[in-house]
Amino acid sequence: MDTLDELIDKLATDSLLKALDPPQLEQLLRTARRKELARGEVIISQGDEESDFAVCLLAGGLKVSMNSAGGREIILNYCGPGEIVGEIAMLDRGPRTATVSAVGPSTVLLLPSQAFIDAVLSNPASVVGVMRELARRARQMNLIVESDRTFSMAPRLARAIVRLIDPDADDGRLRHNPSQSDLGAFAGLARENVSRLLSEWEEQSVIRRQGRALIVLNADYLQDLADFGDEG
Amino acid sequence: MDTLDELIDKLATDSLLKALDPPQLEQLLRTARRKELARGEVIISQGDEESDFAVCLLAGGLKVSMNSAGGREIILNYCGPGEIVGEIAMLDRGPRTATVSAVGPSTVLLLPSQAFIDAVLSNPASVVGVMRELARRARQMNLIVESDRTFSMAPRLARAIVRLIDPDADDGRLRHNPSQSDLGAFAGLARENVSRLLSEWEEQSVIRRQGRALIVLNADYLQDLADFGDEG
DNA sequence: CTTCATCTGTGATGCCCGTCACACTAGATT
DNA sequence: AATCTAGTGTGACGGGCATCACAGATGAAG
Repeated sequence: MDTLDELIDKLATDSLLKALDPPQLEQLLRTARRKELARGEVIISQGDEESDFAVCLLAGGLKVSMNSAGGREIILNYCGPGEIVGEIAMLDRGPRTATVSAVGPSTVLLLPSQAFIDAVLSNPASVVGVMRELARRARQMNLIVESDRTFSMAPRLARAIVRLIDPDADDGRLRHNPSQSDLGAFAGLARENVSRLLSEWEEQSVIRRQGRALIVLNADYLQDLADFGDEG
Repeated sequence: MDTLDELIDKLATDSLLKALDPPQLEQLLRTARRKELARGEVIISQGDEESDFAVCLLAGGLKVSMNSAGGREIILNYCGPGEIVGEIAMLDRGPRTATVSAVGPSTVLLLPSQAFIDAVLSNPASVVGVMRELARRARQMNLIVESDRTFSMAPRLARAIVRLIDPDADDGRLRHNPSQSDLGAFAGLARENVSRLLSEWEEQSVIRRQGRALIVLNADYLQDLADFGDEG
């Protein structure tokens, strides 16, 4: 088992926990139960009423999705190590709004609601950081709604891909190796059209394929598409 | 000028401020500048970088909207007295994500960022309530994304209308007297189709028209549509 | 009352994109 | 290697919904 110091190092800099001081953080993490997840394993189920914990990802990857009417999957977000998910229901005690599952073998910490609240309360200065992080998420959701409403397929897929570019890799590799179906569920379009768009972009050398994986060659092009649509 | 007590009474029970104790609240409101808005007047502009305040509505109504590429308006929310808007940018100091304007003559308080943070810090117990409220908003945005992605026109419009039913009125009157264009921008569909759907619903006595205003006769029907789509 | 801007009703047109169908590919498993 | 399952490529089709066009209605302002 890792030491707590190692765990703390892993926390992403923009995590909901970044605002906590090391002593508070250590206290919080000590109360957390650690869990290993297999690929595809579900840690939070949409609709679940017992929502008294959040999940902190230590290693691997998580997928946040809703299975909506008609059986269609909507992927809201992908998470990497250090990120927190499940805090909406943990904070407002409502039913879980989404399902969280592992995209590969993963290690998570289960943070009990009360422990999280205690940690924040014991260090009031951290409140600002927590609120800031919650605000950042709201901002991102606003962008998604705008994107859904006004943009056609290409810009929406572009935005999804840009969000998935691995910041730790020098080449334009994507995180979490999404399939075309995943990209479709993430961007809100049919898998077949993902296929067609990717072929088109490969022609134009915007992307490249390495086996099944995508490499983004021209991130600026995709970013432009994501920001301004096909017109601009 | 009203007394502070009167102002405090006006705060909605689920406001971002509900968690503050009266002394803190009074302190906060005392630092706030009061402002009168004419119909259509803009109090927050999308893209604005000076985002160091939130807005608390005392009287009237506010519209939160984004003007997206292509000149299309997207209405994200309508607010009534006691509600707070503009807290995303206030908290994370990023540019304003949306424009806020008055749907009629309104009175607002401008809450300086620092004063809000001070108020929260001076009463740590309020933190839980503030976080809960932020979480509630995130939850609502999730629903909107789901709705946009999976539902056809009718359920989306139904959801928009249900959100606008005036809780203070016994009949099914709507708040803010939205035009068909407004309803379209709120639900994410073309104005012409709003017109067609409303006519259809009037036939079925789901709604009634009073001059230009809408009266909801069968809220359950609309709620069902909003929850389960046309299929269910 | 008249005028003018804004809102509303309704048909015609077209196209974006989801769905269906089916062949093909590539890792996984034995 | 043989098989199997999940993923991919591509055409054809059709429907839902945006857009265009214009007429009628309504109400605010003079």
